[in-house]
Amino acid sequence: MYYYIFNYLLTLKIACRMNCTRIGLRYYYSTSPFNQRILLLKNAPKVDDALQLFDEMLQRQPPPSIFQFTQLISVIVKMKQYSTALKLFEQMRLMGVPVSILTMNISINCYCRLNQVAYGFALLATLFKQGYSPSLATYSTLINGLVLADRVFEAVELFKKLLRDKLCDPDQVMYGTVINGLCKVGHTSKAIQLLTFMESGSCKPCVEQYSVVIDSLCKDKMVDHALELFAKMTEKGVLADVITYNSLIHGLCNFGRETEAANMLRDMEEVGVSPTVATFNILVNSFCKQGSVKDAEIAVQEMARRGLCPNVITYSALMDGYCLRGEIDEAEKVLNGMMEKDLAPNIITYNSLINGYCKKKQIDKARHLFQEIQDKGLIPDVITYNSMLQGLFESGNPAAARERFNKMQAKGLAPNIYTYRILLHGMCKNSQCSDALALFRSLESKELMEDVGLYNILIDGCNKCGKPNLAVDLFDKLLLKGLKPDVRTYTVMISVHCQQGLFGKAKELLRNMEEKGCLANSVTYNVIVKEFLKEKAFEEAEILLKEMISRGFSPDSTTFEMLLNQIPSTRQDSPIQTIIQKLTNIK
DNA sequence: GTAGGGTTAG
Repeated sequence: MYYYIFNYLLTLKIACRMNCTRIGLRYYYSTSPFNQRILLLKNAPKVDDALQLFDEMLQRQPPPSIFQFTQLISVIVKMKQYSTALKLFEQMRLMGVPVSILTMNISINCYCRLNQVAYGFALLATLFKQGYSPSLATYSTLINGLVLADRVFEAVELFKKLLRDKLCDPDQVMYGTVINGLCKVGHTSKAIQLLTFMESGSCKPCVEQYSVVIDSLCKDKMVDHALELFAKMTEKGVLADVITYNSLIHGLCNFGRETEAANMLRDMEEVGVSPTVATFNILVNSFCKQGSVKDAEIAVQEMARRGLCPNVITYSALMDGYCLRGEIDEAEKVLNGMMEKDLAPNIITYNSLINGYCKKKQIDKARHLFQEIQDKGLIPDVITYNSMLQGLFESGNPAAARERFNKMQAKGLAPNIYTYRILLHGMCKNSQCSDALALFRSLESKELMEDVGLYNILIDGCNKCGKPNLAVDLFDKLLLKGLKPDVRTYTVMISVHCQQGLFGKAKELLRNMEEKGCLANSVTYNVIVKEFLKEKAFEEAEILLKEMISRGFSPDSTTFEMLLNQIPSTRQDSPIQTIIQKLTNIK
């Protein structure tokens, strides 16, 4: 203890004598007893340990340098404990540890991450009052805060103002922040303009800025443009890093271009960029989504072979893959496997399983798990509730579903569009279409009221509940609102007309929809053919059947059965018999 | 060698 104090005083003395605080600080820093522990925390962050260390540092006399406090709090920020970090700054302030522009910037960042960008700007004002001048990082942090709060327009305005008033000279980070904001709201072309602007100026874009745009292009389904930009940056001598490659691999996988994704993986390794756990997770997830969990398992083995540890994302993707195939036992095995490895499943992990149980109508297991995860301290989110609602409806318990929906709202969880789709669909299916309509009318959110999917559910529901007039009303309302009916809407309406015996209207709608650029699909044809068969309007059915087959659609199993059973044997020579013959041979 | 921006799961 005395040794350290003595050492500290000595270094200060040396520093003063040399009139160079930097050397003093550096010496103190390297011999500090806290230094080692901060370093340890940086490598293996633990909140409790960090807080303990902070207390010790705060009590130490003389207090450690602001440098070390900042380092420690940065560790806490990296752990996303923003509120904690802010509290620690407050404690430091109360103890009289001086603040700096650095601590201010970190505080502003914490407020921004907590979605309290207004407090960030308040701190900026304080900063001015105390005579500090904001740094480039201060402004970048605030711009990013606006982006995080989905206020990209204001972020861009702030950026423009900084340029216009020459308040700062933007660096790569600031450009990157703005480019990221533009991409986030889908203005990728504006982001590309800014990137081009950078290329022509003195602050050249680096891999970070290119990666943001490449990722955004991939998400905009413009993978080829992304590949072009990737080629361009390489030409300019900017080397792609693992994030660039991950974005491209993700983009290729999303559009079924797995072979190219595999080539990309090979390429990156050839140029010395090592794939990470994230790279493999992208592949694992892609395989799982397509239903080939076997390939996903091979990818997991491959990552393990390279010494990369599968994480909670890897296992959750695998579980989801198995659940999608209905292989819940396998999903349970994966869950047990990850827990044996001391990996904590999160709400997304459990959502896969709950959804799996619900889809398999094992509602009791789903209910049990729903309770169990809450006992473990996990909080069900809107997706958990959506799965439960669907499961409850499908297991024939609409009352329990309604109750669960009420509970969800009481907990302050906002239902999303899927919640309402599930709810209205479930209610209609249980002959509660009046209730469903009442609920729909009570919706206040404009966004929800303009969801064609909800209209489809209600129109279909009213029709099946024997209220075709209400279905027609809804369709008119939808058109009146200027919403665009999709193929499902038209298909349901065709079915509505047929059931009312208005076959002329049904056929007219079939032509109408195509004129409006909405192509009929296999379901549309099956619906209308079945209705004609029900009415024994064989000639009409025949014409449509030929039309659908010529367009590459085929009758579904019920249509096929109706054809077999209903076509009178007297019409052996009819084209429809030939079709049946052909189809029977295929089957 | 302390602060600000980019990739992965339902």
